Amino acid sequence: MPELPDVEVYRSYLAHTVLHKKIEDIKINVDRILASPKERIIELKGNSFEDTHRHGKYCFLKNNKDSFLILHFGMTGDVEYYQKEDDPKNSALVFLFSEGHKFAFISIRKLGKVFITKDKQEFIKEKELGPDALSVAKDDFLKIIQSKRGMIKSALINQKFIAGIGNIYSDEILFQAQIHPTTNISRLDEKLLDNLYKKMRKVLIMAIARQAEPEKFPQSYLLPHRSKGEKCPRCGGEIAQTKVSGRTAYYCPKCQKEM
DNA sequence: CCCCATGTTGTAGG
DNA sequence: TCCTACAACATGGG
Repeated sequence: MPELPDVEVYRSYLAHTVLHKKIEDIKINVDRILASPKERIIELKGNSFEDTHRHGKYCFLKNNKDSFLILHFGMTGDVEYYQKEDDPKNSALVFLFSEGHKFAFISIRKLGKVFITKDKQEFIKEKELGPDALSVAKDDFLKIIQSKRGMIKSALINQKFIAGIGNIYSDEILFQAQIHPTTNISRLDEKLLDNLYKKMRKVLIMAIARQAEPEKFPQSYLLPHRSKGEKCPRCGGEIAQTKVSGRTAYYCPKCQKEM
């Protein structure tokens, strides 16, 4: 479930588990997840991870040679730190530490990617990522959105504008801001965008606090009800769906009026 | 069997 | 140039 909140939960988990341990061996089970040459990964043997970062949906593991292993989860993914002999199902990449401790990068659909880079900023530039959704200042957020055209949901999930928001969380943010997903940006005045920024932060921060598990979210949020036939937790009306940028958008037609 | 799914990338068209 | 739609990638669930 890898949008910004999910990746932040993974990052925090890794920060508490894999740091400052010598990498004794590396198992590459699924070659297609490698976005950098295999040798670059193998070179990590003997090194240790020393720090973690996140930008949008990308998780960075800095090592003692000042380069970064970058994890991107695609549509499905997980990380697991464990000691048992058997690796978790769908382990694409496994790092082995001393005393049988291991760290697996899991990718069911194999759409995850692993990169190595010397320069984090250079990587962000190459990927053309916008500022991180939880780090961007309000003024910058407004400037970025106001310089775009088209539907607000499309802009929110475009990683080149703001990094970290995907299809699921854009629905929640727009529900909280009471903005219809297909609203044209030109129809949103400063007050609405200001509120959108606040709701974006509110949603992402709440989600991280609850381990990005929608079952743990307050019932007043959309995500626990984000499926066909469900009722809007605010007005009791039926949740509707439509297509935006090829993705399914869920919304409440009564609370999120078209503008 | 069918359709759908949290992401990214490339292509085609307006 | 910028935006939209769509297919492809691979796998699992309903």
